[in-house]
Amino acid sequence: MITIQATLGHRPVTIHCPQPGDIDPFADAPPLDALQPTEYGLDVESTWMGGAGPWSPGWRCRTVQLAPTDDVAWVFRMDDPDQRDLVRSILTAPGNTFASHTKIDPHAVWVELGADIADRTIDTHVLAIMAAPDDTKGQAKLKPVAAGYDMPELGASQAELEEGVFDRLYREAHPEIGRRAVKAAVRDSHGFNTVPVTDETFLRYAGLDALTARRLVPMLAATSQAPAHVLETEAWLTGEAIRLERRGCLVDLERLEEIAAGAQVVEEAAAEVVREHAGLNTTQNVKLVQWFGEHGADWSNHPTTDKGAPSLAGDKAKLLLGYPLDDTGRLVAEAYIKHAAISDKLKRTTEVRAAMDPAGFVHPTLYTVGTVTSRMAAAGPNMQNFSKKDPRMRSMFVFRPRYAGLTADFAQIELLVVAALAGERTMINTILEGGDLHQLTADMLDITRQQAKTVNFRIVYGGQGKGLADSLGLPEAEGNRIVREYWIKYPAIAALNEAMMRENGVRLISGRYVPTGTYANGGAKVKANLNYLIQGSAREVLVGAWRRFAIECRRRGLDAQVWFPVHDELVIECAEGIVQEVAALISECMTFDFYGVPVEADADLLLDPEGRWRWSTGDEAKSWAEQRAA
DNA sequence: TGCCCTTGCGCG
DNA sequence: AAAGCGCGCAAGGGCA
Repeated sequence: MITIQATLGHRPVTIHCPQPGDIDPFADAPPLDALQPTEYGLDVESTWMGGAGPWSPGWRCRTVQLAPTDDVAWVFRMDDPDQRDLVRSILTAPGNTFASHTKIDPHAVWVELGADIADRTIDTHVLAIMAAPDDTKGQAKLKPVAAGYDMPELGASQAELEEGVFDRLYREAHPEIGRRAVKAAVRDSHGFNTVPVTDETFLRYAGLDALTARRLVPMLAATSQAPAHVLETEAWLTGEAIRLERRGCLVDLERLEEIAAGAQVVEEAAAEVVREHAGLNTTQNVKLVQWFGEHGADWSNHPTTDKGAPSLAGDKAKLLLGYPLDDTGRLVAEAYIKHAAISDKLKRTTEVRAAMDPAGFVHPTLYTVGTVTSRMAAAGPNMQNFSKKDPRMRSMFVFRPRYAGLTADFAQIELLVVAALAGERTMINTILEGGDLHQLTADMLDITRQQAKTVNFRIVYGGQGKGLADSLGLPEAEGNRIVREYWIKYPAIAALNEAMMRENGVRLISGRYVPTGTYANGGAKVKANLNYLIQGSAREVLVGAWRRFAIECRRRGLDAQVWFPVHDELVIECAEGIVQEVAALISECMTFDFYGVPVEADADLLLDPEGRWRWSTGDEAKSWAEQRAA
């Protein structure tokens, strides 16, 4: 047994590190009683993870750390069968809960030990965001949070491990690098793969991590002003996210390679032309725009990027051909257009291939509180920003054998949310009569329906009027009139906006308070309150529907679960035989009264014309259904 | 060479 | 098509 004395939060702690032979499976009293319900801090150390995380080939979990109290941690070696058995019995005992700062830990113990703790995991990362909602960018990471709660030793021990031990290990293994700098990722991957599991710096860091997670739970819960039911809902959502990530998304590798190969051929030809004639890579966007400008491109009426530069993304590259380009310019433009059409395919297929596990699944992360507004975010790959323009992109994912897929999305959820929360009678009456909100705005402001759509979206997303005239191609005075008129015709929304602008944050429908940022609007700093309220509340509406669906599936014993959420849409995977029942159920769960406004959603079966269940958009699913009927 | 920031682009 | 808000990812480019 290696025993390490350390401090955390300036208090002494003890870290027990049993060695093979130290844990006696026949002992009367094991060092930890699995059946005594305990709130553990949990952390694992593993070999460096490839693109598929714990599902990467060759990945190994080296240690599992458990902190049963605020002052004692155990670091268990997974190369010792007796320690594995003890840890497994603790993890699987129903009364135990586990606080950890990343969903990698529950995944790791699932892959390594087959222990399912999804429903008993307390995610301190989520708690940290609840405690400091405006700090989603970086500050919610474990080390800064620990430092903020007076536990600086964790960050210090990590630095000692990586910059000391790992650096030395790398230099010993690669004497040829001399005194050259070592890239942090290379150094750390080598370190985590090779550090002896008896190294005291490693063991101290490992133990402190589990202790920190355990101590943070009451601290963060106390700091958080979130109502208890919000914390309860988020804890449930954490469990759902763990199961969702664990199941993963199955890739149709044949389809992926087909898309990638086609794109590769186009890219190589295009890149050669661009390099030969412009001396640039196809990825050098900024410089290419400048180059096209020097070869006759006329940007005066060209769509722009967020920063105001001419944009050449996707179809917008085609506009180049309408400009008085010289011969070289035209040649490069034609090549660049081909590149623009396939660059996304190349990027995404490469990303998916790298994230795939040996069984063909990717395991994207779902950040359940991923943004300041609490909207969810995703990564590895980001399933929430797959192209819709080419339906083949989404359809590189298929549902598991004997499973069906379907997708259900809310119709116009943001507009409904703002109408309901403001209590805007004309809008609500129009909705109740089955009318069209864009046409209503058009009639009230004496503009076209297309223009009204633009105006409605500007309000929903917090637009202030600047640029409206430009975007509609109208004189500035007319743009100003429309904006003024909008607030007069929709007095309830105007009143809500006014009231909110006086606050420094917004209270979402759950009661959760979100501090508000500001954004620049021509020089002026404008609060994004209304946008935050709508975006955050729409997220809560989706989570509510998700939860009703999960509860009802459990009650009826249906093998169905959310495959991935996409902001206003739930993609569902279910056993093939029950797809009709599940389609009816998800529609039912997403159809309800929201403060006097009817919210609804339709479900579309994701069955392609060949009879294969694969991901796509609702529109594509509808076209598939027609093709199958024909 | 490695690190950090900015830019551009996909989605809702 | 984008305006406007919210993200993740890849690449470029400046700086040490």
